[in-house]
Amino acid sequence: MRTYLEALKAFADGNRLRVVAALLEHDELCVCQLVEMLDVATPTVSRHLSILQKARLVLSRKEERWVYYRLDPSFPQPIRRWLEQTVMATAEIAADRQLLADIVTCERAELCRKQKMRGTRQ
Amino acid sequence: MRTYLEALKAFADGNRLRVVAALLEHDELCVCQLVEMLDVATPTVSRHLSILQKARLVLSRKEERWVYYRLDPSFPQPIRRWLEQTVMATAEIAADRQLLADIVTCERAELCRKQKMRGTRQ
DNA sequence: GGTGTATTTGTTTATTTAGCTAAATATGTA
DNA sequence: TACATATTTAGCTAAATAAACAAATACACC
Repeated sequence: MRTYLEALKAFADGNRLRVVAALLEHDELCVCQLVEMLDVATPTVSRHLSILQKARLVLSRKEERWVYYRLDPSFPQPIRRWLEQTVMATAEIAADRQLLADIVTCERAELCRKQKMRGTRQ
Repeated sequence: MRTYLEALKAFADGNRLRVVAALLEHDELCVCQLVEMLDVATPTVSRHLSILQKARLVLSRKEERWVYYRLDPSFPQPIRRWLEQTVMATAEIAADRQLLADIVTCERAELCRKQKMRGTRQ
């Protein structure tokens, strides 16, 4: 049961749910893109991602300086269906969808630079 | 999103998951039967049930001195399917299944009396 | 209406968790 | 090799949550 409970706990957070929702519509996203979408500190996002990864819901891949996350192939199909029928249709996820549409057009390097600025209080 | 997140949070606890699993196999169970199964204090079980009810996963019905809980008809079907494929097949739930087989043969009044005794340290 | 019983609702305490900043670990470039 | 960049890990604080006990409510039965 531990495994399944771990997955349910991983889902039981608004920001992690937003990450999963984003990855349902984008094959892969790097940490800085998710930081931009969630608008919380990079270490916080990294921690959320590691929780999702430990629960085998996402997996990561390194390329150059970036780490890209995607849904794990073992992502539970019934839950995916439920998310598509429910969470994906909410206003919050619609807003993220808009944000991501812009974010994915930016250069990653550009995003990271902006985030660094934000860290030093603009 | 709040509604769906509330449901996911309701699932993200071992004891609540055991209650849901029990109700997948028993049309309805009263609080004292669930107390017996979980082996935690009555108020704790009552609180877990109210969390599940607020999340619209279970509903309750009063009859005589007892309150019976059952799955809410709006219980999400995909999640039900996932539970059946995963959680229901675990050792912990198998153990609960055994316990419940005995528990449901007891008179409710008998169960409650035993639990009261336990409260006063036997 | 009073008594006893089953459940719920305060209240407190201990544990868990999300968030931050700062430091550490790769990774790429000069 | 040294420096810069992206992400992760460590350490801390504040908020959320599970658990217990005690008190209150809801419901029979007399």
